[in-house]
Amino acid sequence: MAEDKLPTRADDFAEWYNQLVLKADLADYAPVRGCMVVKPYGWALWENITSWLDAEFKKTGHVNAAFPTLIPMSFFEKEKEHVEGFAPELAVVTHGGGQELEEKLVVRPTSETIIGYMYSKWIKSWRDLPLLIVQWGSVLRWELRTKLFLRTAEFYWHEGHTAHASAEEAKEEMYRILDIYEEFCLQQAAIPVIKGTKSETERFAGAQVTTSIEAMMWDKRALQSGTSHYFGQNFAKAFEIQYLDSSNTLQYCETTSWAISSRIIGAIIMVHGDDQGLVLPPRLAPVQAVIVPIFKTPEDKVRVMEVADRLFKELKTAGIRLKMDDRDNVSSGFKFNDWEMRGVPVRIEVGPKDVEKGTVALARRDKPGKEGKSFVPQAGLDLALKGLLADIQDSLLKRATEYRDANIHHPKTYEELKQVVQDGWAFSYWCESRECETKVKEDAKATTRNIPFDQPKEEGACIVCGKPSKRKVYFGKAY
RNA sequence: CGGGGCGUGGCGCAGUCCGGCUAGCGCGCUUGCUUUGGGAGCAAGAGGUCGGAGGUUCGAAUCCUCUCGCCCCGACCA
Repeated sequence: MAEDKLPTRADDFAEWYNQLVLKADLADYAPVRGCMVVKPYGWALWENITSWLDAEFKKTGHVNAAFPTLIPMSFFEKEKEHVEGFAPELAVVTHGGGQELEEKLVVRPTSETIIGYMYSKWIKSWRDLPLLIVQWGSVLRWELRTKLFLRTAEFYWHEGHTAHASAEEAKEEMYRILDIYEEFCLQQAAIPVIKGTKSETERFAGAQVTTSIEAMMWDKRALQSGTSHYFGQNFAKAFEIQYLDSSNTLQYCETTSWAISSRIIGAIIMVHGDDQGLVLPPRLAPVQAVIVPIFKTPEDKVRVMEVADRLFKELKTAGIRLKMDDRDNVSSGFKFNDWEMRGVPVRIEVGPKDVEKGTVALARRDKPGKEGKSFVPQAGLDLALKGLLADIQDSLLKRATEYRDANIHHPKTYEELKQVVQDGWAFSYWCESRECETKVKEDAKATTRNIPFDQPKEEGACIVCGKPSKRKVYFGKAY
């Protein structure tokens, strides 16, 4: 519940975020270090995210399944890069039933290994392919520094794991999923993203190609908001995922995996939130509109509630996710601030004046104060509200896109690059060498975000070393 | 793991340096009345083994020793 004011984003962005998550009632700190409790309001938001994605995955031929939380330690040792990448952050179960276990069990940090093991049992023939399975659940990584939603020890996600007969098909899958992620961000979350390929150093442990969608937060830092990997035959060889092709030759599968996690909630907060609190895109908001009845006298109350109740029923019937705030122990002003903190896109005020005139006052969350307030007739409110919600959804994306584009720089020199990444992203030619990437990281504390698919036609010179370079990359500070 | 901060009712803190009697304050919570178009007012209540263990002392939130945990800033990660 909103008690007092947030720090402003400009004053202390990190603290603004921490307090907002608690005050918007999204999540709370759990008794175990680094773990969070996702509260009902936060989970409702997550459910809106997952239900859209789930439907898209199903449309593209994927099916859901569940694999165990515990994975034999030895599985992790089968793929060299994978174990190196994850070893530092594994939680390991050593005892069960009061006895020390013969083989230690890892609490899954991701499920490539156990799913690889199962796939090798299930896949025998080219007729078994492609195998397209998604698991919804949580994973555990022993993180050193945690922050609610953005980086917690346990987090929620889906992980898609697919096996294919050919490299082309597997790569197509990787790109298909990235497109779904992009569509989700643009249409549902109203967050503009850049699709591209990760550099060798930023790649997922065990992947041949890692692609990502990158979003810019309000503080201009980048957040990797989704990833899709192509493994080639790495995991197929480690787990012997093999099939007989139509000419009776034994072949290794080509596999992929991909994920969007509950971290995306952090992105929504940091892209759209303002100094009053959370701002949710209407398509994902658990509550799209809240009715606040206003009255002074008992007689007013009867008249106002009659109208408010009627409108509530009409709007519910029209399919709007709606809340009636008829609490009588807090003032209207408190309610306004409270719902703003929670990011509800539209507030509908119904007072004695509205009852007289047959109107309501609509206040849109994305535009504060008078600018966002309008008075509309009660008749046809469902259509007016739907129109307003659609408009809010569009303006959020437009605003975020303009903000991002205004903060992408095109430095001419290395000196300029070091400067611009302190408060924005740089889009520059890069020779794709590890040396130049490391140099930027050391000099400017910025990393390569991704090499976007969308590239200029001409070639250029690496911003760091000056060598001829085919592709441009985004540099920025990242979460 | 390095640096910094902090553990006292649900939350935020004071008290700790310099030990003293029933451990305070604000917010929130409960009940009642008045309120409600931008964070309401009054009144009466409930709620704390002062993070934990050991020690010093007639007496410890306060002093000593050990310990546990959390938050923030750096190196790795979705």
